Amino acid sequence: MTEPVEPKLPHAIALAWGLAEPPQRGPKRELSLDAIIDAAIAIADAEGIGALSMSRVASSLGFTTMSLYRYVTSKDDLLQLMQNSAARVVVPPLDEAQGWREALREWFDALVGAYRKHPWTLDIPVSGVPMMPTALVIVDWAMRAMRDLPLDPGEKIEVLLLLTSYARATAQLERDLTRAGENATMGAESTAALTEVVSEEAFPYLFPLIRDGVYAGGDPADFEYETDMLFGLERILDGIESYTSR
Amino acid sequence: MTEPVEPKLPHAIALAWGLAEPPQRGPKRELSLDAIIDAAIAIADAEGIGALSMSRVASSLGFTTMSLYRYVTSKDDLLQLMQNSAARVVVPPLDEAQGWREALREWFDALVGAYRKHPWTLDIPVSGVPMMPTALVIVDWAMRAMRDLPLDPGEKIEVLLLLTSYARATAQLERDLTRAGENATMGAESTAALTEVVSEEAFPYLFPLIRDGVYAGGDPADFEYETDMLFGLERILDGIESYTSR
DNA sequence: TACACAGTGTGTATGACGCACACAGTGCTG
DNA sequence: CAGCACTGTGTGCGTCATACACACTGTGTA
Repeated sequence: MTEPVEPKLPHAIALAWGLAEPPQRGPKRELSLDAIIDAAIAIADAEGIGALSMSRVASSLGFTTMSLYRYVTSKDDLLQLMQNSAARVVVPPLDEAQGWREALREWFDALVGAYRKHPWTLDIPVSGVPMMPTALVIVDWAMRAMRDLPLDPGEKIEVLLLLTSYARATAQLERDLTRAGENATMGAESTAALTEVVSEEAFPYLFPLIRDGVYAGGDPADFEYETDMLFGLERILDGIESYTSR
Repeated sequence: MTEPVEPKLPHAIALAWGLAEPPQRGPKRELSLDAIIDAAIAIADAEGIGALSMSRVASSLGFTTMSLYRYVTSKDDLLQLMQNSAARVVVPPLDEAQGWREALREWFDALVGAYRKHPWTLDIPVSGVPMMPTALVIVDWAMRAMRDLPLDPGEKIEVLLLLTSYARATAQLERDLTRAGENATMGAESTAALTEVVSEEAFPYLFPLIRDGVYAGGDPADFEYETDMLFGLERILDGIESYTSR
C-alpha cells in the first residue's frame, strides 16, 4: 500500500494537477484525458456549452458515452478540466523594469483574452476558491505584478478579487453586446421597447441614459472595447495608487 | 385588434413589467404568477437552485407540472422572474446632504444584502444587458448616487459595471467560504493538500500566501467580511475620486 | 338565451440527459 | 498459466423540460 497521495483533493483537481499514475494492469487505454478535454472544448467553442453532452463528446471521438467515465467521474468534473485547460495563459518572463500598473494591465489583458477565446468559460458556474493549476498560475502572475506594492497579503488578494471579477464582467458584457448585435432578440428592437416602459417619473436618473441610447442603447459597435473596457481597470489602478501613496 | 403592446420584449421581461392584461374569457385562474414565483423562490432558498424543477414547484402548490406553463413560457422564464423578484431592494429616500461615497456604499450594501438573502441568484446565468424592473431600479439608484459626479454617462455606466461585478464577486466568495466552513469537501483538508502541490519553485509569488494560510487558508472565519469585503469597494471609490479630481 | 370560443388545469407522451451497473475481453504480474 | 486490475460497451433507470390533445368553464355576442 503506497502513501495516500494527496489528502482528499476533489477528483478533477487531482487530475488537473496530474496526480494520477496511469494504471499498470489491464488493456491499453485507447482514449486519453487530454483527448476528451480537447474534444469537449472543440464542441463548446463551436456551439456553446448548451450543446455539450457526454454522449456528444463521446461520439465525436468515436466512443461510447460511458467510456468517458473511465477518465472523468462526472460531467461537472469535465467542465472543471475544460475550464482549466481553456484558461491557460502564457506568463511572460519577469521584466524587472516594468511598473506594477503596466504589469497588471498586461495580466488583465491576458485574462480577458482567454475569455474572448473561449466565451463559454463564462457559463461555467464558479465553484469555490480556485484550486486548479491554471487558476493558480494566474494568481501567481498577479502576485508577481504586485510584488513591489506596499500592500499586505490580504489586501493583495482583495485587489486580485477586484480585478478578476471586473475582467469577467467586462468579458461577459462584451459577449452579450456582440450577441445582441447579431441576434434579433435583445437587439435594438427590445431596447426600443425599454423607452416605453421606463418612465421619467419612475426612473428619473436612468431615463436620460436610455433616451439618449447610452444604456443598452443604439449600436453595440459604439462600445469602444479597447477604451471603454479599460476605463474601469484604470480606475481600479488609480484606487490602488491613491491608497498606497496615502 | 388592439395596439401591439410592446414591440417584441422577451416574454419574462414583459411579464415582469406587468404588461399582461389578464384574459377575459375562460375559467377563473386558480394560480397566479406571483404565487408560482414565490413558491419557486421558497424552494431555491431552502435547497438551492439545483433542487428546483418545474414539477417540484408545481407540486408544492398542489398543481400539475404543466399548469405552470399557462403562466410562464419556460423554466428559464421563471428563473428570470425569480431573480427579478429576489433582487428587489428598497431605495431609501433621496438625502441631498449625503455625499456620493456614502451613497454608493449604501447602494453596495443593499446589493450584497440581496445576494446574502437569496444566494441562489448567484447561480442564475446572467443573460444580456439587464432589462428587468428590479435591475433598472438598482441602476437608477446608482445613477442617483452618482448624480453630482463629474463623469460622463458612459463613464458612469463603467463605474456601475465595476461596482456590480465586485458586489457579485464578493457575495460569491463569501458564500463559498461559508460553505467551505460547513462542508468537509473543499475545507481545510483540501486546502492542506494545496501546499503539497504548489511548490515554491513553480509558484514563487503565490507560495508564501498558501504557506501562511492567507490564500484559501485556515479558518474561513478569519475573513472579516465587513472589513475585508469593503477594502475593494473603498479602492474603487478612491479610484473614482482620484479620477474626478484630476 | 344559446353558443362559440378563448382560456383553464390535466394526463400522457417524447426525447434528452447523466450516470449506475453488469459484462466480456485484455494484458501485466506473480 | 492463473488471477485480476482495468478496459470499452450495452442496457437500463430516474429525472427533467416541454409538446400536445383533452374536457371543462365562463364570458361576450348573435
